[in-house]
Amino acid sequence: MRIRFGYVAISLDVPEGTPNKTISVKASEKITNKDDRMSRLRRIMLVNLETTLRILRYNAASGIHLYRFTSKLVPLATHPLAAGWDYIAAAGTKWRDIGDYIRKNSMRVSAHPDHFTLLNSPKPDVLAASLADLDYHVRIFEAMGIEALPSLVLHVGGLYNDKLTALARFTENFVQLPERLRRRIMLENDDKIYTAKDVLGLCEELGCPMVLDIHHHRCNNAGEHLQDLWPRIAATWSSVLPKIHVSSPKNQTDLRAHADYVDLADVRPFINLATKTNLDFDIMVEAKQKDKAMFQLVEDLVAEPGVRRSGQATVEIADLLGRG
DNA sequence: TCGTGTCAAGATCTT
DNA sequence: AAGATCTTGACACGA
Repeated sequence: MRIRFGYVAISLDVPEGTPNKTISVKASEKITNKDDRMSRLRRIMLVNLETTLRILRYNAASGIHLYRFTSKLVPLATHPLAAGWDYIAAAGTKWRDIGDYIRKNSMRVSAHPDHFTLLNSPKPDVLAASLADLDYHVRIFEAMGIEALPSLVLHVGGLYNDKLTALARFTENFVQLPERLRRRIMLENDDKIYTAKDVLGLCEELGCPMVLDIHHHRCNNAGEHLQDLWPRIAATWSSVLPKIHVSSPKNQTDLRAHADYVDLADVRPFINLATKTNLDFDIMVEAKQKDKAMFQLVEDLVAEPGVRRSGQATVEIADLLGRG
């Protein structure tokens, strides 16, 4: 069984490896001349795209096949201040260059619209803003020429006092999404409201892939066991390999926050149970120490019996019969 | 230059 | 009804 590893947005091993450069609304409002303001936004975007390309080159050189883009590539992308700005055209061939590089190196990329993107909000303006944010993400994926596979991770959203109603509203809004948005979406269990079981039921109903977050599952579950859920979760992935998120609690009192590194003990039980199904999958490491944490986890894993390295960020796990 | 409060966006709990 | 908190990393500003 093969497992590939990836990390989120920022590389700590790449000099100036943060693609999150931005500008505050207040600061941009101080630039009164509109051309100047847009040119400032454009310069920031170009730096972010350049940084992203440098990160991808580092990923390729380091055998990393999995990477999550920052959602902040385009500063103020969906803010009224930038309304009408064609940030795709404003970057010339940069989007396409990034996409070409990704294709050439067979990378799997994703993004995670942040927690303001809520498809189950009862407020029309919040829903509209969420659609605009999804549209932004899809536009940049399209501009890169990345195949329309599930690649945008979303949570189900708020509780709004009643889980069943909130889930029904999610479904209602989801099925009305334009196809080009809907087919890019995958759903993740969260650490407070929607458990892995909740999200699995939703994903099965909607034909949507489910990203299992094993840390969130530990924070938020109703006693379900992952060995029972995993085969069904894996079955929600038809076109691509299943993907899971891993992280460790920051400390004993702050269990939901992410730690600098990932403790192998938090991941090993899941890998053991996944070995029974013997299906390959990808692991996105969510840790403060980013790519350093990802490599550390790989190191810790390959030190275990029955695990061998098959790339700098890929491992091969022997199945129960000792093969592999 | 450095440290720290602030920051586009929502939801939820507390008062 | 209003305010605090959640959460994150970078900005922005003042010392």
